[in-house]
Amino acid sequence: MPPRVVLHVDLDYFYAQCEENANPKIRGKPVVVCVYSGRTEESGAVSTCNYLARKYGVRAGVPIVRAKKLLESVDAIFLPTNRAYYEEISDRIMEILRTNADAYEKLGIDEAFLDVSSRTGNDFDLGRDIAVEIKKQVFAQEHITCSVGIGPNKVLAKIASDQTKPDGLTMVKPEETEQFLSSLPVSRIPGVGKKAEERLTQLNVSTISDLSALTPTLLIEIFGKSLGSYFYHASRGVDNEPVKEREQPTQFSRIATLKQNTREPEQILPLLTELVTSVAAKMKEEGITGKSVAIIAILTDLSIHSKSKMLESPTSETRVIENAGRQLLEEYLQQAPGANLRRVGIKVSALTKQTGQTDISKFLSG
DNA sequence: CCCTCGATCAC
DNA sequence: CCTCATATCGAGGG
Repeated sequence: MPPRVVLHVDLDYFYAQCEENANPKIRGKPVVVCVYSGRTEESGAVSTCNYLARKYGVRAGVPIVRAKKLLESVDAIFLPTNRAYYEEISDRIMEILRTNADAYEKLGIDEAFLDVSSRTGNDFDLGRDIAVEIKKQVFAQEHITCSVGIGPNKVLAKIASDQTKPDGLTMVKPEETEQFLSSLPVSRIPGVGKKAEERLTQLNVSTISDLSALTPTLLIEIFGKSLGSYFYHASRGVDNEPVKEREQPTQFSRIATLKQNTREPEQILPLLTELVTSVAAKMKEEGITGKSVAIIAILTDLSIHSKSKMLESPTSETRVIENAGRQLLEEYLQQAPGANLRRVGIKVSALTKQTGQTDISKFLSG
């Protein structure tokens, strides 16, 4: 079998680029899109920023207060996220991507994998033509630039798209794999985050070439069966995961910050109800019900705890989820006497798509 | 094989 | 000073 031709398309600094298009006057200035937590005027963190802001050290996740300090000497623009707006734009772009692929897999609001093996006859140069065409179409229609990686599989395509950006195009042909990967830091492998990188550093492993020298046995000992074997293969540029469209989400969750730290249900429940209402509305919109309900508690020390339970039957009813949430919260507060909550969240999982057909369980039990 | 929970990643 | 949403894994207990 000839190698596949896989594209990874990454929309550049997506939220901030959407904002630049919505208001061209802010172009040429640092643009920082923020999630305001509502605790104080400026509490919260950076979601995305443009490359000009990055020059000053601003990054996703940086506290807004710190970003303002980094940018105090310049005329910078700070904006709240407008997620529904970005989703509209993303949906239209994803439609362009889908029509340019044999198989399509959306990874998030701003990235997707495309398999173009069939329509290129496994010719990488034709794959590059498609990438150029996609960039052209996306920019012509939405004025959004993107960075595209082309490789024989998903891992290589994704590492490639990260290589040159913004507005980049990087192709790694199968025979170029080893040369391309060898000197890159291990952190460039998707799935290697802060923790994995730390553990690898302890083993004197810093480049992907270093990583490829480790035995699968050792990797599995350290990282477990799944991740260990994935690292073993990824370090060699091997990845057989198909490009496969994600059907439905497997969970719906919402989380928010309390006005003040507390363990008083009277202070927590109103917010929890808001979150439940929002999650239930989204589930009804999508015609999906869920059987597992969880509350998430983030304490003053930022540690994360959760408590979940299965319902009698799947639901998208606000009151049912709310009742379960309230009960879980009370149980949690009892079992964690010292817990002081900073943030609270709700999650519904074990989802079922409502088909409109008679539920088989009713049929069986009736 | 199912449930619960924490950890990790990455946005 | 520290947002938000989702997927996946592994351990531990049934």
